[in-house]
Order: sequence, then C-alpha cells, then structure tokens
Amino acid sequence: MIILLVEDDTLLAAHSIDFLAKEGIEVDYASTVMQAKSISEQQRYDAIVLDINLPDGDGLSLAQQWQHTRSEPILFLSARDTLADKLTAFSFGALDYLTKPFALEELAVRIKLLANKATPKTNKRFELDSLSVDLSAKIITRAQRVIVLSPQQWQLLALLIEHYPNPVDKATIINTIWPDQDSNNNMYKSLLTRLRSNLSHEHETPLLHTLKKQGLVLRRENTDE
Amino acid sequence: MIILLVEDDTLLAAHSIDFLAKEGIEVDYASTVMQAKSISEQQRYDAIVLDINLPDGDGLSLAQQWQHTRSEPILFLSARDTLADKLTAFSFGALDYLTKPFALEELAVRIKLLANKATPKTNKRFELDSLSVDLSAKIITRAQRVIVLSPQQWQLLALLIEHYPNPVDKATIINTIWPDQDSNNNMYKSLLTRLRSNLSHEHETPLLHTLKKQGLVLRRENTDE
DNA sequence: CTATACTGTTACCTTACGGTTACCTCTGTC
DNA sequence: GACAGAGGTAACCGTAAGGTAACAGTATAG
Repeated sequence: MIILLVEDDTLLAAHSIDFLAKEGIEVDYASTVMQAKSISEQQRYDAIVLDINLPDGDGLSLAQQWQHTRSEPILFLSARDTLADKLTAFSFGALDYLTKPFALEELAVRIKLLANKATPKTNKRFELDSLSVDLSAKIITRAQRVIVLSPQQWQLLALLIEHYPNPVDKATIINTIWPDQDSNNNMYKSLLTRLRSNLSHEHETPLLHTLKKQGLVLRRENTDE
Repeated sequence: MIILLVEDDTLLAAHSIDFLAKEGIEVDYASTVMQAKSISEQQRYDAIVLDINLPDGDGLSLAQQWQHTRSEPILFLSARDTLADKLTAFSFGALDYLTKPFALEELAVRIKLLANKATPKTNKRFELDSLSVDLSAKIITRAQRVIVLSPQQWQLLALLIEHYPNPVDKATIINTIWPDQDSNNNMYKSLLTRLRSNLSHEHETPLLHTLKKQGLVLRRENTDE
C-alpha cells in the first residue's frame, strides 16, 4: 500500500512516515503544492493525505484540481477544527478529515479504511463504441488510432467518464475546469468543439451529445428521429 | 437513502432525525440494543449510526454481532474520545467514528460518504406500461424507441414521476416550471400537448391524463373518477 | 530564437425551444 | 339551444443556446 503525504511540518511528516512504515504503508512525501504535483505525476496511490495549509497554496484547491483527474480518496489534515472548515473540505471532495493534533494510530486506521474502500475501483479502463480509454495510463484510442488530448480536453473526458452514463451539468464542467476563473461560456464551447473533433475523425459516430440546458453526455446512440 | 440510528439520548436523536430528514436522509430509530435488533430485522440500510453506550448493552458488541450477518457501513457515536476507544471501535468494524458533541452537518456529510461507498450508484428508474425513464441518465424509451425531450418537458415529466401515482395540481406545475414568470395558461397547454405527442407516438395508449379541476396524472388507463 | 501547441477570444451560422395566437371539442348550466 | 369555460391541437416565428472556424497571445520545447 502506498500513499501520498503532503504536509509542510517536516517534523510531523517524519514521524508520520516512520509510523506508517511500521504499519506497512509506504509514503511518497511532498512539502509543497508544487512538489506534490510533480511527484504524483506518474504514480497511483491508495490514498492521499493532504494538509490544508501549505506554504505555496492550500490543499483544498489542490484537491479540487485533482477531483476529476485523479481517483484517489483524499483525507485532509488541519489544525482548523470549525464546522465550516470541515464542510468546506468535504465539499472539495474529501472522504475524511482529521484535526491536529491527532494520533498516528488513528491516521493509519483511517488511511487503511480509505484505501480499502477505493480498491474495488481497480477497473481503470473505459470502453464505448470504438473508443477505448486507459484512465491510469491516460491513453486513448478510437478504432486502433491513438488520440492525443490537451490537458483541458483530458479533464473534460475524464469528468464525463466518471459520471457515465449520466450527463454532467454545464456549470459543473465549467467549475471543474476553470475553478477560479470567471465562467466564460465561449471557452466552454471551444473546448467542446475541440474535444469532439479529436474524438471522432471523419465519419465516425459522434459520442458527445449535449442535452440542451441539462448538460453533456457520453453515449453511443445517435438520438435522432 | 435510509439509515438506522441507535442512540439512547432521545433529545439528541430527535434533533438528528429532524436534521437528517432535511438532508433527504430517512431514519429508522432505536434507543436500545433490543429495539435495534428487532427493527432492523427486515430492512437493509445505506448506513448504520451506533451510539456506543446504550442502556442494555453497547454498540460495539452489536456491531460485532452484525459484522458477519449485515453488510452496512457503521459509524460510531461516542462521548469517549481517547485513542483506545477509537481503535477499539475501528477494530469492531467501524468505518467512521464521531465524538460527541458533534455538528449535525458533519454527521450528515459523513453518513452520505459512507452510503456512497457502499452503493456504487444505481440509477433511479421509472417504468410504466412501455415507457421507461432513467432519471439520472436522462434517457427515455417507449417500446424500444428513444425519446428526446426539451428541458421544459423533462421538468414536467420528472415532476409527474416524483408524485406518481398521485395527480399534480396545475398551479403546482406552473409554479415549478415558470417560477418567476406570470402564469400564462397557454404556455401550460402548449407544453402539455408537446409532451403528450412525444410520449405516445401513433396509436400507443396515452399515459398523461388530466383530471378536471384536480390536475395531471401519469397513468396506464383512463380510470377516471 | 523559431516552431509548435494550447487556450482564450471573436464573429458568424444554425437550430429548435418555447411563447404566442387562432381555432376546435367537450361538458355543464341557465 | 346557446353560451361559457376548460382543455386540446396546430401552426407561426423571434430568439437564445449551441456549434464552428479562424485568429491571437502565451507558453514550452528544441
């Protein structure tokens, strides 16, 4: 079992890593948002433990960015123990929240629980029509042809796959891809056109359908009459 | 979503039930171990919330008994906040542990998380005659034929399904679909005609019936008053 | 420093959604 | 029987939401 720990208190981190090792939990460690991003690039974890206060940003926005590109369960650590803090964290995709100071034993137990819950989701492959997506390797093919997507396009596709076969609300998409930006409808339209054109070359059946006023779906059938 | 709450503090229980109801969580309630056992006999829950200290036993042993007979995720409540207490609870199969006093909001969030983990999203379906509606995926079929509805028509159909098998008052419909607008009766009539024509092509039996002066119903036959 | 890719921006096109109107049927009441 | 009032249908059409293409600014690589 391997987790990612992002925590700027190096002493606490050292103790944690030490203790978790005894519990059979391997730890990748980062002390800043920047580090966390680069370290985690090529790795899949069983869980991610995020401190909220970090020197170059905060764990919350990091979690938000990862919410739809990564599938790891997230546990937040924070000295802040007000209800508002906790609710915010959960709304950012946290699956658990531990206030400092905490016992390392409890952290270990909760990590193990999160990791166990996540394991049944080992199936990391998505198939629809002639489209095939490897979510962990980030490789997409359509009818034997390899497709390369830009970061934004990948984010959108991952979001749609995550909700498949249900549609995703346009507002949700915009909030996910442009978390802080002012929501510009044109950016959304452009992104959509681009993803569409990449996913279906030539005369392949379109897979991205928008339900007016309701959102965007990934489906096979052409729902025309 | 329905949960089982076992808690001997009736005041706390009442508040909790009240609050959870507002969050859309239905609660079966028991104040003792005995009660909990008999109430839960025939029911499957999305999660179980157990107080540890109970008048006729303790939540821990209850959890232990259920460990192999029931599959629901368990969250413990307790005023005891020592590490040992927590570790014990987790070793008895707890998936979460909340120390009293706690905020009802946090309880609600954690319950929802537990319930989600347990149930890998099953979409809500509605079936009537040859009509089949997937409310999450927003797919409608009538006798294998896919039906596409406009946003307003969706809203209306969803509203009717929500109240099925009861009729929905015309005023309610108008207020739902045109919340701020001035209620124009013609708009209502148009919408209704359009939805009807979409739902039953050709000679299929009509499913939308208006009961004079009472409202609109989804029904198989016109079994009027 | 050039080349390339990615994304934000603009301008324009197309479609079908939904409001409007006109007219029809049916039922009940005086 | 005529009229009122509710419910139902069909057609018309302005408009906004959705879709596309081309351009520009910025980064990143080589």
